[in-house]
Amino acid sequence: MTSSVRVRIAPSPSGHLHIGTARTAVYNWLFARHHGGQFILRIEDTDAERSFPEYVDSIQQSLKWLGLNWDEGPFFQSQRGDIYARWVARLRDSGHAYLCYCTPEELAAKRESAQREKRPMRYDGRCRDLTAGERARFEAEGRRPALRLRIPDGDIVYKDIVYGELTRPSAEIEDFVCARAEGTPTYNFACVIDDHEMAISHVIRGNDHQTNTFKQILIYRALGLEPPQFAHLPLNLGQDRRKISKREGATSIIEYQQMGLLPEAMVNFLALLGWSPGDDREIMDRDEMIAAFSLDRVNPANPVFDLQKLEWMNGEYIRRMDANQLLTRLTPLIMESGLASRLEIESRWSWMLKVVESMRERMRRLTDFTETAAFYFRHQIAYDAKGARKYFTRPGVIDDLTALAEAFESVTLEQFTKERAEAQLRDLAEKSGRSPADLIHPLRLSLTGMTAGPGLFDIVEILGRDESLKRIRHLVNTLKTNPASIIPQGEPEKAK
RNA sequence: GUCCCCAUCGUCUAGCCCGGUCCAGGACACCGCCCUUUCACGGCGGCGACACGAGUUCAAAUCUCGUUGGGGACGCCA
Repeated sequence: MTSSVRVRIAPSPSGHLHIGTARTAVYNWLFARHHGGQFILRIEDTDAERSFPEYVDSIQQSLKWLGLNWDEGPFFQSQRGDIYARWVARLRDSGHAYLCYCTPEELAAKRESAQREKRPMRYDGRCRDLTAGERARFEAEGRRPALRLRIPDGDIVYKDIVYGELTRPSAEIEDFVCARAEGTPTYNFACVIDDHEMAISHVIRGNDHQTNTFKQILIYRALGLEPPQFAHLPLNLGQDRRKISKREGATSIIEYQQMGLLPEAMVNFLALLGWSPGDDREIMDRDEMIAAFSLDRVNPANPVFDLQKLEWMNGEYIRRMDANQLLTRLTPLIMESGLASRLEIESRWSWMLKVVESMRERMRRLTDFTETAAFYFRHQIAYDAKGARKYFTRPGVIDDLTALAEAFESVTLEQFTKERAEAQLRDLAEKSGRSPADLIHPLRLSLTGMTAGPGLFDIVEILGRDESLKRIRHLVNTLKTNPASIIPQGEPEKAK
């Protein structure tokens, strides 16, 4: 399909891919894919002081992780100096800009006094109409001029796809710098040139750029170029309704990746943060989102980022995922946590699938698996203290567990299933006049060390007859010889 | 401080452009019940919002103005 839609994401490599930039990328990507257009990656690394190659890498990796594949780029602004130089010259000769010899120090002083007097600081236009003689004198002083745009009179109006008609009187805009004294372009200028050169049709970016847009439109006009369409996105806020910041935790995409979130869930969640398909759909796959996406359904109000909802959505994705696929995703995590090696995982794949199946409904993050399924892999069980006091202190519990172990042992390996184990346990409970729960709880604790987790008989079957027996007998033995080591002494803590 | 933008449940939102069908719908979270060996999942139910004030109109969440609140921008940074 051919389309003239061309959009871009233009991160600056001063940090990892920020959650806000990621959302902007999602919207751009969705828009491009919906229209069969191109999605372009441009790295805005003109500020050498704050740009680092490792972030260039990290940003690309995060974008790939999210599945936001780009069609062109990455282009680096730092490598486009010639292009900018040509356009700077063109602007200088256009008559729409002038040389300004004010030094940064002079401007800083003015800015300071303006601030002190609580006046708005705007460039005063001192160099607007310099005579040739005055220019010569400044040059003789060794001053190097910056290039400022001469702001024309009249209101600047454009139609934003999200916000509608936006107006700004030109009196509100100062004669801003387009090229520095060294000849390099400032952000607004480089941005316009790149968007033009790359034939960008729609600039979709954060609302923090809204005032830049007026300036950029002026640059397009000064250069005699046709501006693209603009769509500003509301900025997402943190829980405190402030700009999302480090203090509330994760601001970069890799942090969410490390938290055990799935890229599909992340993209889905980000897309819904400020946009809705117009109906009640929430869990949407990529194709659905692409088909439904439209910029004029973007809500102009700033949304608050809600981690709980993201985690819920992640859980939904985990539940819907194919077990093999889920295990594949879990494999690196399992290896990292030392629960099992790749070889161990792959050689017991079908057993691993059972473990995963027993866990999936209980997971919201992938990391929940390594945290709560560890008992499947470790032979040494640490018993939950409260649980131990509650379930291991009942008179007769030792005899019950011993009897259960004997019952399990009497079954052949082939016949040792969860149904069989359950029948045995219930049978035993009935014979000894106890409720099944009286046996179930201590058994769970003896096998897993925990009071919560997967269905008990699933656990028994997955662990297998011998491992289950081993764990029960180990517990019984400890209870007989050294109960104090697992049952906390003293007054029980007050129930909350 | 100046300018710009925004304003529906705690949160994400539908509805707003084209007033009546909205004593405002869905989702997350929270609470209760059911299922159940625990935790989850699932099911059912509950709590919960049109920021405020004027105006227009037979009728306003929907249109207008103001107030308040929130956000953003005010660099030879991007």
